[in-house]
Amino acid sequence: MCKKPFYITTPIYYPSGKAHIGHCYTTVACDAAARLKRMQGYDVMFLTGTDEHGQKIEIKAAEAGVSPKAYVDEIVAGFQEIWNLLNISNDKFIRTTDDYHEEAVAKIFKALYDKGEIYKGKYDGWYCTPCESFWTEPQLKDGKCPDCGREVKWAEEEAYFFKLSKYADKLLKLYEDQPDFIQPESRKNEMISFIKSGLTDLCVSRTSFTWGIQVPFDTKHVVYVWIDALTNYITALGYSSEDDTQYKKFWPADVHFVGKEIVRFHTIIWPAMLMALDLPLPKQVYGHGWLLFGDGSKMSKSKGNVVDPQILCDRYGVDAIRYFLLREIPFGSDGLFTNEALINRINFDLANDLGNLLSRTTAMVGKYFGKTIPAERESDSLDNELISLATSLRDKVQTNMDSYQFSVALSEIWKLIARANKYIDETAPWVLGKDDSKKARLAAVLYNLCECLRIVAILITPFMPNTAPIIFKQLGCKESEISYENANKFGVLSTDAEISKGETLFPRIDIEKEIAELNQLISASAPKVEEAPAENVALIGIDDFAKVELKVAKIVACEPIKKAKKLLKLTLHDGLKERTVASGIANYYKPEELVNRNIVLVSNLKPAVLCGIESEGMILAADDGESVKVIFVDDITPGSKIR
RNA sequence: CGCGGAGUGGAGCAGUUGGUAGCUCGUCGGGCUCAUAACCCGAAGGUCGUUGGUUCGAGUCCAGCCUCCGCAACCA
Repeated sequence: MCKKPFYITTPIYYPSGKAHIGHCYTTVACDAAARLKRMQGYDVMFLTGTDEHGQKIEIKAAEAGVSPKAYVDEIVAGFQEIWNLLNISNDKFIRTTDDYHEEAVAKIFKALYDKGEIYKGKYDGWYCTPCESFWTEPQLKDGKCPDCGREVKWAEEEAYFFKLSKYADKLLKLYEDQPDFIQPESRKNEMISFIKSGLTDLCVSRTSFTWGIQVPFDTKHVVYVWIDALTNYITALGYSSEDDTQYKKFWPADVHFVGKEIVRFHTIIWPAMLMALDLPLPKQVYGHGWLLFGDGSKMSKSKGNVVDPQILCDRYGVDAIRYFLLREIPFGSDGLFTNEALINRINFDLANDLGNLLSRTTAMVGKYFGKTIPAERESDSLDNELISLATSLRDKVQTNMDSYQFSVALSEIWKLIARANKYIDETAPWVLGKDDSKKARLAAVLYNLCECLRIVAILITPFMPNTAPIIFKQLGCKESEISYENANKFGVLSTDAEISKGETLFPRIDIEKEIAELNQLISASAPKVEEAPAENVALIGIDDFAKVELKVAKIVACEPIKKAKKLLKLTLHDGLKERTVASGIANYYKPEELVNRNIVLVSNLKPAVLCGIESEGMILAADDGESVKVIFVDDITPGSKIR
């Protein structure tokens, strides 16, 4: 029998730092989807990998004093360890530094050039030499570099461009013809409006760094990220290589899972490139939401939460983390990650509902019947609701998984778990157990519970691949009884199944104690803000200090700057003349609080333009990261020197 | 008017094509004792940000306003 192919991908991650919980989120979601498809009998190709070229890595490697390849090798190894830990079942791992990929990219680049889809052009704009950056006219601030405020000059740099602009209409038509191409729906509208606001041709080569794949016919250029990274989805399958059987089998991809920040690349640039190559387009791009943290910040600097995947898995177990990621947040939207929510999910859903259901069921079998449930069973109308819920569950899960609604699929499963717990109350097996004439009824009740658990365990397998086998073992399931085909059938478990109460699936966590311990972990691992500067800051001589001219100045006027959230525009009198200074204290002071106060002014600072305001100097304030206090020196004449 | 998201019982969220406002946790009361002090039942608690409009009827459609949050632009 020829199995139907199913191809699913994560983005290839940029290894400029360790794998974080956000990477885990996408990857675990893909994994659950891939595992379910395998259970359903598909021939699955699940791809993940790393995008290893680019200037940022070149710089990071240089800072670390190693070659770029050595730098990424180490980080990529870390990624692979985490995937191992998380039980990720990817069929292939692609690195953009793999030789087959580099060869294919060079070929693709050349092919696009030969077809006239890529042309050599000039990348021009206003160039700031110190910043090594190009700026467009509107980006300039008063005709100067928006980064450093220095002069810019008109400069041109040779570069290759992909004719993206000509695909605008085709892309819009694609979205129309394939309404499911971009998911969720809201992101499609964003893309449509982005295209309608005008596409420009895409710069696909760079000469400003060398850590990349050389343009084969013009070796001072390297291929920029677009063609290098996006093509991984086909090069991983052997596209353009001698053996492209996998490409022929799996392409086009059924779905690309991506974070919402890169939906644009996958729904505009990637399909346009494929169109240019006359290749089939992926069937769907799913842009999932972000994990946000307690303070609403994205990723990285999480405050008050332990988010290191390694630590989380060590403390709570891999399956608990997988469950939480997929259960807590609807896949398309952003959601909050907090340790408290995680622990609550573990306690309520996993320990109390599922774990305890298994525990009480197997314990009762042992107590009333020993190892096996008698074959003689007496059914009751009470059973009907439970059984119909159990047998219809598989299709509900499948329906929701078809649209990648992991959290809904899981909550459907948990409805059966809750119903089973209620069923125990309704049937009160402990009462039946006291009456010998009710043995057959008791057998039916316990058997029905075991069947529910068997079905639940099958269906949670894609989400919690470690947990399901433990349940099967306690229920004494045979291999044939745990198949996906048997997940919508009741009465599958054989009468000779040996049932035994085993290890606790998910121990309850003492939340207060645990949060306290986590907080200790956080404060232990947090970099010491106070110490670091003292060690790192170089000593300076008095003459260095003398270069800074500090004066007392009086704030004569103060107003907010429109379009600037953090800035206040201050008009100062420094004893000689008035000057304007912009200061990033709008979140801490109201203008009226500042007028007529004396502050410390750095008066010989080079002027800069901020949000259209020319700022001539800066004022001193203390900043502990939480709040900011301006240094006031009220009882002294403006213009006084500070030293 | 830079782009985008969001404002629903104490907390976190669902609410598809407009028709009696739901879920999880928390709180209070009750039940049970097989089980991981778990499980089951019940109750309290919401003018669905605000104003106006469409409609027999709007959390759900339209317009304006307010607030919050990301991104972008600046914390000189």
